[in-house]
Amino acid sequence: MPKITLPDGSSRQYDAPTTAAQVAADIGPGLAKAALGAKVDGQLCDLSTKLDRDCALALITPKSRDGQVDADALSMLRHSCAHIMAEAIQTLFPGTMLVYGPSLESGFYYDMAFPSGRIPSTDDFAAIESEMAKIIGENRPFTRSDLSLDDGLAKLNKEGSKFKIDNAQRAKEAGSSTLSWYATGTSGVNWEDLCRGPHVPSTGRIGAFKITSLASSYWKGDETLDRLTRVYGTAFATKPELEAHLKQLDEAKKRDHRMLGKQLRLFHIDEMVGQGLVLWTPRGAAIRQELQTFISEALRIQGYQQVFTPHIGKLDLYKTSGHFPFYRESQYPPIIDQDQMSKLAEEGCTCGELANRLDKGEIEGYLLKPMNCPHHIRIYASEPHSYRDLPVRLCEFGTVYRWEQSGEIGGLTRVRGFTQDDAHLFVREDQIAEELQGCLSLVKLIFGTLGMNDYRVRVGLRDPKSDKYVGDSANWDKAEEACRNAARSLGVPFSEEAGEAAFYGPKIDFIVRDVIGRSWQLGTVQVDYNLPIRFDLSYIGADNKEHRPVMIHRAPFGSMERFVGVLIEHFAGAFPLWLAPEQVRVLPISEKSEEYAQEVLAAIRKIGLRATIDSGNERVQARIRDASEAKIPYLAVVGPRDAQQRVVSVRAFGTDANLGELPFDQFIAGLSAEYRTRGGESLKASFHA
RNA sequence: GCCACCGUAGCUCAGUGGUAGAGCACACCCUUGGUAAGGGUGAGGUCGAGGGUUCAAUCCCCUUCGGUGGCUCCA
Repeated sequence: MPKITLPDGSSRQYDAPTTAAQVAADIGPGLAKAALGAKVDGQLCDLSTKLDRDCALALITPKSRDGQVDADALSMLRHSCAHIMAEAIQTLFPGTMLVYGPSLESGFYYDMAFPSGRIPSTDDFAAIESEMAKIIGENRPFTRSDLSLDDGLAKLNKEGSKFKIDNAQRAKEAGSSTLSWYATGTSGVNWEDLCRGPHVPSTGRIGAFKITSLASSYWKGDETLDRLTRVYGTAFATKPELEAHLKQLDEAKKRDHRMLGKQLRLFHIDEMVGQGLVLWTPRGAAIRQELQTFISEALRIQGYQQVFTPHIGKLDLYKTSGHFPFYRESQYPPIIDQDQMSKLAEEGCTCGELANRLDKGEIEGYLLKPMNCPHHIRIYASEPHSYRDLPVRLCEFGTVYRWEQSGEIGGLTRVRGFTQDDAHLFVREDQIAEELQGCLSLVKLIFGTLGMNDYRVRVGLRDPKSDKYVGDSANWDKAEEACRNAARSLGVPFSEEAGEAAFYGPKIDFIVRDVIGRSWQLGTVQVDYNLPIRFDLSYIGADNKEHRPVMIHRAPFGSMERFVGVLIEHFAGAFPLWLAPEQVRVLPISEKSEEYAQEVLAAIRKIGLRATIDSGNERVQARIRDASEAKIPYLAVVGPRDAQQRVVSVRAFGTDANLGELPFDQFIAGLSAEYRTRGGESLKASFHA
């Protein structure tokens, strides 16, 4: 006699076992029609799920009562759509083996293997979509059937798909006592797929869908296993929602830093120079320079000392640090001097031998530096230190080079040469907590000043199952605890993730998303007991004995390249005054005002702003439009009237009309204040007074 | 590195087995115009590179370089 409790607290008593669908129908025909699934005691399941005992039931509809899209409904819809796509592809591509087809935050995919070698291409999307439309048009029910583990496995073994057998094995290991199949239609008649569900009631419930892209993947994400084809798609309850989604993607594309970087001439990546090697053009360089100045001011306040170090170092240095052995696959190969090179050539040394002898240290070589820490460590080690001197905080905008995989490189976010706003703090153990606070405050300062609130914090810990970490576990425990405590003090939610530590220590990472939804690590703070040991660093303590310092590695921006890339997207290319590559543009109405315009320009430049004049042979309207497309914060329009009254007409980016006129001196003072305070004060405020 | 797709003027993109077009940008001329495109004229491309098929290749095939979306990796 199940008693069904609904989300509003009311309950319904049934004399016999019933289903979620039946309850929905009893509540009302509207709900019955809208319901896609159900949550029974918090567990998402089919509408057809049998309810034979007391439970809490929530019916899942595409939109909740407040009109919000229901994430569970969308997820069910998409997973069901993945099945429909799989059926369509198996129909069109006989022999296709299915692997795994989950829903995603913005769609779904299905991993498949094509033993025949005939793999669908983007040209096949239309055919697949029309096959899917057919299945949806037939509005066939999703029908679940359960088999015992043994029977189920026997069925799968007969079918012979190692992928599905593996899925079943994993279900078994996860404690499942049965295996379930979902048919689109009638079990045993229509197409079916091993799946734990749940699904929407019928294929017709997919309101709108689209196959979006094709990619390859590895079985279980392991590159040594089968290579699979992954077909991506998305689905919504209604067409307008799909269209809105596609439009949103389109809008996001316009913020893409690669697009804006080209349009606004912020940087250039040249195939003649090399993949992933960024050329900072004047406009982008201005942004980067402003960021560096900004953080440098904060660093001086915190007692950092600036250093400069070369771009290469001896191989031995990086063997000692561990970088060369740990990351040899992702480094530019060592540089060997001419004499050694010719000697090796005479000996007939092969590439294989060369690599071997480099490893063994028989050949001297230099490495393009993959990290700044070894150089900073050698600066620390170059003189004795007293406990009174600590912490020693050495900072440098240090450029490093890494041989990233070619397929991973793109824009500014993943490159082969980049500059870290790096620093290494050599501290006593009792100073760790306080110094970590200082590091985190820098990251907060940056995010706060730039208005970037959409980030997450990850504490990267070692993976207990891996042996890639150096040092003893007691120190690791201390370092991890220090990171955890520091992260807690941030007052922001954070996740602890095993396996995300660096090989020498745990870290706190700040992660943001780009317009396409990809996550990127920006700022990072790392606690390291191990490099000081590897380099035998010391300081003299109050007891007149040698002690081991602890290192903190930190880069609040992370990589200047990546940070600027993300920043371009954050501001959609419309930078605030202090960061804008071109801060003010002066527009003389005509040649008659040229002289006054030049005077205005000179005054703006004199207070240190980046300004230009556009005396082009165009009407003001056209020049305003050009400036607007270049996203220049302020325009100073000057004509004979302004010259006579010694005022400027001000126009700001993002406002439709001109703000009005300001006396020359007030304009200059307002600009200067907004610039110096990095937006704390605004020239625009002058117009509200 | 792997899979798929893409590469035509500075940029965005049409196009075709018979060696190419548009818009914007650029140059020059006219226009001296008060807040998101004034008008005209012109210049600009060995169709990413190399090889092959063909009487003929920008177009078809192979290789290579570069880009995009994923996968894997990321100190």
